[in-house]
Amino acid sequence: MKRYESTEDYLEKILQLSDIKEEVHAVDIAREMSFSKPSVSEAMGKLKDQGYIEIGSKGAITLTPSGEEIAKKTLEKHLILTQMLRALGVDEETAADDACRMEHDISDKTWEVIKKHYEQNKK
Amino acid sequence: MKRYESTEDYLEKILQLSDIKEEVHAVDIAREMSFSKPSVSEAMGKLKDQGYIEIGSKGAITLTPSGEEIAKKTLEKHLILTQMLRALGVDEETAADDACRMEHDISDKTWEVIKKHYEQNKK
DNA sequence: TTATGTGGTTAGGTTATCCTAACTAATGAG
DNA sequence: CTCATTAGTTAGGATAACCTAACCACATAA
Repeated sequence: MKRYESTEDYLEKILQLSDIKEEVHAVDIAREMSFSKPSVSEAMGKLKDQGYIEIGSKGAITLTPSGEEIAKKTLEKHLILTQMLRALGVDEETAADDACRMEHDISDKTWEVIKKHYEQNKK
Repeated sequence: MKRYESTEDYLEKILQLSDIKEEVHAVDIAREMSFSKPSVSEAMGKLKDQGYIEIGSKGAITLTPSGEEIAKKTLEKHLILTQMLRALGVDEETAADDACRMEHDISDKTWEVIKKHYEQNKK
C-alpha cells in the first residue's frame, strides 16, 4: 500500500518531539506543525490503525518499530538533503523547506545512491 | 496563488505532445497519462480558466504564453533531474520516476542553484 | 464550589484529484 | 439512411488532508 506524505511528516515530527520531550501528545504535534487539533486527532487515529504509533490511555504517543523506521529514514533524508542544498549554496530556510518536500519523493533505490554519494563527498 | 502538481504535469505533457503531434486533444492526454476522459476534461477546464491553455472549437489544445512558461520550466527540471540521477548511477526508469515527483517540489531559488551546478559540471 | 484552562473527540464542511456510468454530437462505413 | 466509433461533457461518487464550531472530561485556582 502506498504511503503518504503526511504520514511521513507526522512520524518524523513525533520522532523529533520525543527527543526533546518526556511525552509526546497530539496537541504538541498540532502546535509544532500548525495544524488544528481535530486534524491531528484524526491523523493519529489513522497512524494507529496502520500500526505506526501507539496511544496510551492518557494520550501519550509512542512510535512502534515500523513507525520508528519510517520516522528515522524520513528524518535522515530531511537532514542530508538540507545539508546538500546548503553545500550547493542554498540559504538555510529555503534548503530546509525544499528538503521537507523532496524527502517524500525519493525512492529507496535513489536514496541509497544519493546517500552513498553524500558520504563519500563528506570526506 | 499556489500552483499544484497536477497543473504542472498536465502542462508539461501538453508541451511534449505538441512536439510530436499536429494537434493535442484531451483524449491524447488521457491516453498518455492513463487518466479517464472526464478527469482530463475537468482538468482542462481549470487550466483554461487559469489562462494556461486555450481550447479550439474542435477541441485542439494550445498553451498560452503563461502556460508554456510553466510547461518549459517543468520539462527542463524533469530532464535535468533525470540526467543528474542517471549520472549518479540510478537506473533510467527510477530516475525518470523520481524526477517526475521531485520536479514539483523544488523552489525557483534552489532550482537556479542546482541548474548552475549542473551546467558547470557538464563541461 | 464555581469558573477557567487543557487535552481530546465529534460533527459537519471544503478542496484537489481522481473515478465510473451514461449521455451528446460528429463522422464515417456499409 | 442507419449503426458504430470517437471526442467530449454531465452527473454523481470516493478519498486524502485540511478546517471550524462545539462538545466532554479533567484538573486546578480563587
